[in-house]
Amino acid sequence: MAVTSSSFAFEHNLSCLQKGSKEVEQLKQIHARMLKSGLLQDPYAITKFLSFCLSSTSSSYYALHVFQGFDRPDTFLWNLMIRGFSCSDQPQRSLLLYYRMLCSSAPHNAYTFPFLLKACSNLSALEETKQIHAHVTKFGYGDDVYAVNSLINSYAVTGNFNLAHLLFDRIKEPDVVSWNSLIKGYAKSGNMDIALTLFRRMPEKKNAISWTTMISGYVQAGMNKEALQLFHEMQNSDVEPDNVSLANALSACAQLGALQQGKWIHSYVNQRRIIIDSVLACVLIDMYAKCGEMEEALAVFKNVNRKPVQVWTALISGYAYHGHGREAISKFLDMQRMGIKPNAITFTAVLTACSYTGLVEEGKSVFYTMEREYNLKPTIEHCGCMVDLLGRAGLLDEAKRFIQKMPLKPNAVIWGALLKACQIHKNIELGEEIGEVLITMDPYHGGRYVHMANIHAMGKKWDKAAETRRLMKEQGVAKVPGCSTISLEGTTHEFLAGDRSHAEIEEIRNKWRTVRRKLEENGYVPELEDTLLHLVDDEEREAIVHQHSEKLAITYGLMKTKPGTTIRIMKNLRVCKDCHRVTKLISKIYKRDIVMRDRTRFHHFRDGKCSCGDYW
DNA sequence: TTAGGGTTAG
Repeated sequence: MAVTSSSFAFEHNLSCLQKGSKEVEQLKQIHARMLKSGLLQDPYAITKFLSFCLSSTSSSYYALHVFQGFDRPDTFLWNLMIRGFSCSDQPQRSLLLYYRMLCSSAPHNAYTFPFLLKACSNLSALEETKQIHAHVTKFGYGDDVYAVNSLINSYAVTGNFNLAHLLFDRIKEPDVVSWNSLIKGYAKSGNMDIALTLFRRMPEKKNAISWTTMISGYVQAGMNKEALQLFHEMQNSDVEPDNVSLANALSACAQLGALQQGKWIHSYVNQRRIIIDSVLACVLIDMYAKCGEMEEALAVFKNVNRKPVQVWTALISGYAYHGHGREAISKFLDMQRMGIKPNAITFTAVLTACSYTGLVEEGKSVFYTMEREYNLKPTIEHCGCMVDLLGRAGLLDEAKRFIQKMPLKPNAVIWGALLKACQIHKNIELGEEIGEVLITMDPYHGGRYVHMANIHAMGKKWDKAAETRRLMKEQGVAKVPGCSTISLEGTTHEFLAGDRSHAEIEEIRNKWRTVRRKLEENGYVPELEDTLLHLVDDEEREAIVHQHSEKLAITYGLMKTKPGTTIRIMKNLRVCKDCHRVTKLISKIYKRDIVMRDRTRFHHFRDGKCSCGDYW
């Protein structure tokens, strides 16, 4: 086969090809040229071409189309296709290809099963795994370490631990992959205790994947402190963290708002000259954004070479929860100009940005482009954003009409968004109506009762408010206690509402009295309307208003940092209205920037104003 | 050939 010159030209064409909207068009042209020049007979060129197509979602169907054109594909090509789809968004294609392969003249080989089982584990498909298990035995691969480990993995990730252990126990000497597969199963299902026990027990030397499996398990279980602890332990071991380990550790930092540790990891990446691939870029951007550093997030974004849709989305999301609606929209337009197709998550991010900033018309137009220009069907999440957008802006009737007209059945999140809007805009009648619906839908969600009781209280219906509170107690649902944290010199100080456990609580309470006096001199009167304060006596009321966790944390920040230093607070719930007002005043009186990360977004306080424009 | 990774609403 004379392939030399045309083969090189072909490889050059592939390497120049830009991923994005025009990709399939360009691949078609290359394919046509291959056909003409006879390259389609060259196994090397075919492999290159198909692998390239399979590496991206938008062109994988084109690979299938080309593959179907072959008269008698050999085992290698079948395997290539099965592997290509196993990690795509359509792993069931791998199984379909396998069944077709069985009917063809090409025999499978030792490589076929691991690829196929990868597809099964991505599909979480138990029945298919069992079927393939039968084939593995039947065709004599029952002792092949790759096939067995892949089976352990598939059983473990589908939660069939008995079957996984059965295979695991039969292996004379399980290798590190066998252990990692088993541990991954427990980690994925949230059984971190069992995963840790196995992890500690494994006699095999742990590798980076073993560590990362545990760290990512903790992150996915929301146990971010444990994740970082294990990451530190990993650094003291003799295994170097790689880009995947670091990406997971960064996710933990993002969730915890642990800026110092996140920065440290970033400098580690730079020092070790670890390549910032698109995944690492995503988590770095997310970490900086969630730690309040949008400039840093933007710097990472600018420095990364390849920017797939996820990287743009990470940045746009960052702008969203910082309330930078215009910037979010501008990046959204930029990415489209670059030929990058937004995905469902991008749209959620842009709509959130519009909703947090009150960009009603822009949000509506983005919502309608979704289906019209990108053929993406709005999901319940997108509808939730729309209800939020309209509701926050006070367009309650329009929000209600939107819910009635939307093609999906409204869930608790949708009604919750409207309820919140009723509370903001003091629409008691509609609020009560929706509150009833929500409590029936979601009887064990504490927040529903709290909203409902607050709406009753707003209408001065004290009996009803008390009744809702009683109902909540009766159902045994507890309100999540408010908790704020402040990080000072690497130590995180945690405050709960009314908490007296802090070592310096007396000093903090004294300082708060001074702060409060200054606030009152500046016209501050506690705002009570959105809490149930009318139901309690004076002393309790005092305790509730003046011991909110964010007030304690800010007071501590004022005590412990030099004048002029920015105070950074994190809160697990939404910041309360009274605390928001107090924080604005403190930023002015004490000339401090205060950055507060609440459950859903950031508030940057400066000189008596908040970046959210009181729109939250 | 087998094991670990990404952005979202409330």
